[in-house]
Amino acid sequence: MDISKRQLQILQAIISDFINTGEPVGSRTLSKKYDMGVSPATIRNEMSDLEDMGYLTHPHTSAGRVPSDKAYRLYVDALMQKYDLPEEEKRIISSKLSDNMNELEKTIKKAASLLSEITNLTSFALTPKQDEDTLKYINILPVDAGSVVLMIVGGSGRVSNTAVKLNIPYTEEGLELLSKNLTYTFRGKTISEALKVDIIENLQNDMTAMSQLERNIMPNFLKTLENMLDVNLYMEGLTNIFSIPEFNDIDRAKTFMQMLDHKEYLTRTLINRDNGMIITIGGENSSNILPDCSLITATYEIDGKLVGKIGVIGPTRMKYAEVTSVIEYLTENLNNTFKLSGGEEKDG
Amino acid sequence: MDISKRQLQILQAIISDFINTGEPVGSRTLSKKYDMGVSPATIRNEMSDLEDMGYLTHPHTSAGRVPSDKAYRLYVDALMQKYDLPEEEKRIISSKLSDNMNELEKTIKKAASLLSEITNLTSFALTPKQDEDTLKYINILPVDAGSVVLMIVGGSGRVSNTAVKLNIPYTEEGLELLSKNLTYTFRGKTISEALKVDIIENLQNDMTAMSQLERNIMPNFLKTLENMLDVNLYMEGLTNIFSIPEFNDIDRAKTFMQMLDHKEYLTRTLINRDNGMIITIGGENSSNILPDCSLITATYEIDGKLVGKIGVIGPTRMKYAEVTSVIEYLTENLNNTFKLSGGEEKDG
DNA sequence: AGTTAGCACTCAGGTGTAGCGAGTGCTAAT
DNA sequence: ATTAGCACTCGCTACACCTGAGTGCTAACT
Repeated sequence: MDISKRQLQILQAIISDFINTGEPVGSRTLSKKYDMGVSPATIRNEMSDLEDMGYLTHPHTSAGRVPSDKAYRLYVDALMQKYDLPEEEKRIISSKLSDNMNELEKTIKKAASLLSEITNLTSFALTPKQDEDTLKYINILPVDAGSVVLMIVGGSGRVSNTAVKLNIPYTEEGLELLSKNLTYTFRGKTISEALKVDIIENLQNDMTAMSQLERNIMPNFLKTLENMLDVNLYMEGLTNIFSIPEFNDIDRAKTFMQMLDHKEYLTRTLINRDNGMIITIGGENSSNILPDCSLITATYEIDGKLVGKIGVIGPTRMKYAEVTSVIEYLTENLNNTFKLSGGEEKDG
Repeated sequence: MDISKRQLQILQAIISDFINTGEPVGSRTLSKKYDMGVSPATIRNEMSDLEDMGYLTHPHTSAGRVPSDKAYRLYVDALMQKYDLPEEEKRIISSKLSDNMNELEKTIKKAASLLSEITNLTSFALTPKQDEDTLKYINILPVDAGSVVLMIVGGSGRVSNTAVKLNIPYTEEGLELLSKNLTYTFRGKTISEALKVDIIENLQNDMTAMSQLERNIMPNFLKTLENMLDVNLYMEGLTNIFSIPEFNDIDRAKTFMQMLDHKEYLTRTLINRDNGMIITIGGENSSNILPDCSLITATYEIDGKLVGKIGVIGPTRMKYAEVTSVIEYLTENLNNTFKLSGGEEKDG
């Protein structure tokens, strides 16, 4: 029971009409609007077949047809035509992102905000997982009699720091020595490696072998390292959901918002997704994601190594072609931005 | 036309009943529930007077009475009884906050999240305005051939850093020298002072007087300083609004959310509010804040100097007594936490 | 055999009406 | 000054009805 060419054409029309209007599509509208050379009755027959095949559904007897998840999947995989980003949007993306090349987090945040502005959907961005980042410097600086600042600089230029309260006296030289020792020990190791080493060393060295200063600092060093592992989730355009008619219902809007409120859960979901452009539609998502929602994520790179995620979440009825194009262009730009900041450009 | 004692009593009853139920309060319910020794008819007469005085309103003829902004103001200023925080909540606040005394931003974020959990309202916290913070260290560390990290440590232990891409060769010694020079020049100055000095120096020194390295670093130094001035706004419990019946209406929820989406505007509003516990009710707020919403803010201190804001936003019908108590206890705890991290405890 | 016109049928959503109940305001009695 | 009684108001809910968009089926057409 293969899908015929005309059926494909009809399905295509239904999907794009529904994506645009959000109303179930009827046979008469279809034959009028899309001029497909056959009568509504014929279309009805074909639609009935498409429904049997699982591509369409019926909210109720006397309503038009609505595409199913399966239809969207087909659309995304085969039917969808590439959407050309308007030059205007391209310009905005490139210029706004290169504005402040230096601040990793700020750039990523801005990318998310651009994405939601352009697509009118809720967007998010995950800062890169840093466990493959290496350690470059460990630095301890005095602040006042009772406290110092401990900071760790990564090979990617990222910095993590903690203010530490010390109950013991210390000298500036002592701090400097400890800094140098730590740097010597950990330079070049990845964060995950450093975390392991640290624990082992702590077990081998008994307490007396460590200076009092070291004993006070080491737990904080661990903590700072762990902080460096943290990924951050930025979300933008939360209220965009309200402008989508299907969600103009207090309960659905509520559920949507509450889902987004569970940031930890969302973060985990995003981290676990494959790399590259991934589209999951409706029921394909884990059950905790709202039904009738699609999730599109893509990956960006920093120096071709550390990877973060960026994407959107919205109703299954979304402009897939447009959205994927925007995300693609955006991640390209992010990759370039972050490549430049690491050294010279490679290609002319 | 002064308010009588009995009228006050009735008003008090209406306000607290309405705060609890959210339903307009009728005369019969009132006389039954609050046992005030007079008949509904009498209460009706008094209510009518209270309405004339502007303390009550009528959604429509055959509905009970609802307190006006003026009534809430009176309630907050005079009628409200102090609410004693349950020991359980006190315990949670103290222990959760002291968990991680070191990370300023994290602590503040956690405070906001606690506040929204306890009050079931939307809460926010503003990190302190840092313009009175002084500079302690300026540090420039090499990352790789093309880039360095510039960081500034403040007297409060706060750190701001930027990754800088350099197109010129440099030596580790050169960076160290520049770091020491900058530290020498700026140590002890406040951020605002440093920003001024920097501009002046730049004008005096002509370009040739500065090393090439310096010329590349200085703009980023300025930028990093400016970053240090940034205040951050954290919000928690956004979806709490949905559990309030009055906002169980798509339009109101939408407006509320959209107001909170304008973070810059909200930040400005909060910064401009006076210090201490400030309650603004309904129309007392600037018109951009949703009508029928009250805003409660309080101030916390770091070492008695840098001040940040924390508070809640919710419907005019909120449990003022409870909420203010929670905020009070919370800010006390924040103050203590931040006092400790700066040195020894002062009182036994 | 595929396509189309025609027609009966379905059903969501809007409109109109009636009844209920909570609450008020007024008046007259206490 | 307070209270009981009563007529009146008005939002809310339920119910019936109507309309219009859309389907599915059948019979006629090409």
